[in-house]
Amino acid sequence: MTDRPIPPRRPMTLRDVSEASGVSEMTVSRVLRNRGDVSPATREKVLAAAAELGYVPNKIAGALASSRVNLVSVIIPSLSNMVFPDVLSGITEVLDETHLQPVVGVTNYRPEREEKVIYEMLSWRPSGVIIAGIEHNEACRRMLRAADVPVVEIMDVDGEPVDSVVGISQRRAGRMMAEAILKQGFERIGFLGTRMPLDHRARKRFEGFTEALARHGLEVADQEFYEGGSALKKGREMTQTLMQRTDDLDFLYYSNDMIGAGGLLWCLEQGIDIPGKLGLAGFNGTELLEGLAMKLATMDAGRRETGREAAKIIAARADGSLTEPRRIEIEPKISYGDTLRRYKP
Amino acid sequence: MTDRPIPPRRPMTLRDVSEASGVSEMTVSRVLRNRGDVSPATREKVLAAAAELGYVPNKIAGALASSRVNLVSVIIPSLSNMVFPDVLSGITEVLDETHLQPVVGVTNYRPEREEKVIYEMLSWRPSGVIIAGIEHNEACRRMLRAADVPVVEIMDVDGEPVDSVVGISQRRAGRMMAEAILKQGFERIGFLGTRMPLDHRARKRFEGFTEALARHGLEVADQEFYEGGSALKKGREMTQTLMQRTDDLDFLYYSNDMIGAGGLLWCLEQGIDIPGKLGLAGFNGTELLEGLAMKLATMDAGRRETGREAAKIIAARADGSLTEPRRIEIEPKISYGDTLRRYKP
DNA sequence: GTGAAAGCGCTAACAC
DNA sequence: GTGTTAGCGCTTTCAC
Repeated sequence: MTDRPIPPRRPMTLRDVSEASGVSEMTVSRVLRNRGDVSPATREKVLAAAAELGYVPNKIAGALASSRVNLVSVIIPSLSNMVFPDVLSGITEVLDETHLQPVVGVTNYRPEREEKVIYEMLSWRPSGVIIAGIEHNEACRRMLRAADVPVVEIMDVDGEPVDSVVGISQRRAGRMMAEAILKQGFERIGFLGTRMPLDHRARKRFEGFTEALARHGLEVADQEFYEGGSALKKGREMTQTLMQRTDDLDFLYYSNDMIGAGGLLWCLEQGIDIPGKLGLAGFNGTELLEGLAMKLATMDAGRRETGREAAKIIAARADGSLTEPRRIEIEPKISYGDTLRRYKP
Repeated sequence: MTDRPIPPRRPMTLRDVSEASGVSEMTVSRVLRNRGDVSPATREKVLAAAAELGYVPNKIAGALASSRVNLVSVIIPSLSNMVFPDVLSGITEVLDETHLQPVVGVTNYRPEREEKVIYEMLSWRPSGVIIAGIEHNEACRRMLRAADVPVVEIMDVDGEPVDSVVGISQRRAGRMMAEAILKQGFERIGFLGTRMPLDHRARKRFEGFTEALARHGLEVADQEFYEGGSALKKGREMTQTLMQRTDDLDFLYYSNDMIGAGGLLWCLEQGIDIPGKLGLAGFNGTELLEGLAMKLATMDAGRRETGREAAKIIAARADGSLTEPRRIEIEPKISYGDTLRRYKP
């Protein structure tokens, strides 16, 4: 055998499929994209050659040539929060029916990181942006506007959106829960939440909550904040702290279900009469709550629905069937569970 | 005022920045990428113009021209599993120190979906692929090999990797837990897990577990599987079912911490003596367990470390400092908690 | 139904 | 330090 020089390994291109099948590049491209009329015979030849080579088209080149990119940027603060995966499922469900696909970026609740993520995302010229929250710094807002892509801000409608917005009113959610608690006759109310100056949604909920209390001449009797660590454990610890410090509390409102569940577990272990002596409520409508001995009251923020509606807007903007910004306010739903209703309905 | 025709809104390009700053496109490109020497004066001019316009470079064009893409594809079965976000944090931690950035794809444990996700990902010509599991169909393996990118399969080392691999041996993890349980004198062992023929990791763990029992002349005394729904609730229900069906069980091994936690809650409510009369163990080393009244025994699969090591391999391959495939086996660590140790150490 | 030519917005390579 | 030229791998457009 003669030593034939091995050609340098070069990335595979349309041209390779073209040569392998004896069909022009243009027609190969048509087959691979299901565009235009191609005779069944050529079609087969092309597909066989492509499969044989294991060819995967280069979307970078395709996107540049067509200036069409099938990506939708989804920008969220965290993945470990339970909340955001649900929104993502909603988004995916809808986009799966289209040619669009989500790309996720995580900001860890840090504005400077959000700025960077938006910049990186936009540099890929996505077909749309879905971003959590309605509070963004000026640089972020300017980039989003200049990009000339459909933008949907989600999970909070209290403020001025860049473009479209889908979600609950966090302030209203806080108010609603306060009203429900007061209606059950509770009045010595403690609040437990995250120490997260940057979680605007939790903050607004708290504001709505205190505002509604104030309207009835009440205020939060005691409060406790945490950061980091196992939320379940923190809920447990904070509850103990609060109940020992202020022993006449008759209700505990938690800013999320996980700390609420921790608190509930602790209360049950202490043999506290719930909801007779002490009522409890969380926030989110987490699936986790199903598995506790007693069902914690909570409020479903319609996460999946939010994701679905946001994705629908992007899809409609992308195919041209929608041109105007939309505003969709989702209705939060209180779930009374076993820990909020003092009087039987 | 005269009616001046409004020019059609055209996507912004380097050229716009070039014109606005009076500097050549090439030099603008240099400034924006921090490449080569540019005088401070021109630099300033360019940056000012770019900021003013809100210009975001087009990475599609950049990637095509340079054949460099700073994306790393991360392909995982699910986001709602608690497990994968941890791996992702590990990956992000390491990639944040580089110019690389992760892009996540989710397969929902479905092979046909995995095939599609891989295809889509590869079509963007990423700098590397990190993919959960070592079982992939032939089409997937062929694509991954043909792509000529570094590939790291994670979370399971039992099998033939395409390229590099990082993770625990799931079989060994199952065996280790079996040994630990037997050493404590438990012998009537029940198993509770997901009915997921496609979760190869859970399956292998179970295989390793039964294999170790068999070596001691034992087998699983009873078992129960679930799918879908709230894992905490399912754990609770399955435990009840199992304990009622086979009332002499002295140990329950759960395939994940969430169902384990559900089971533990139920047992505690029933007043069962743990671990005197019944031992329990889960799997994953979930943070959640910190918040329970009793700490469930579990096994930490080193998720964050797995993510970190995988990302390090990709980064090293990308910058050329590594050329060979690597195999990194992570050591799983048993956490005895309060539910596995019958005899005080 | 198929092919040839031009060009998407950037960067590599080289000139000055 | 800065500019010019060619081309990355596709798709658009138009010709046949």
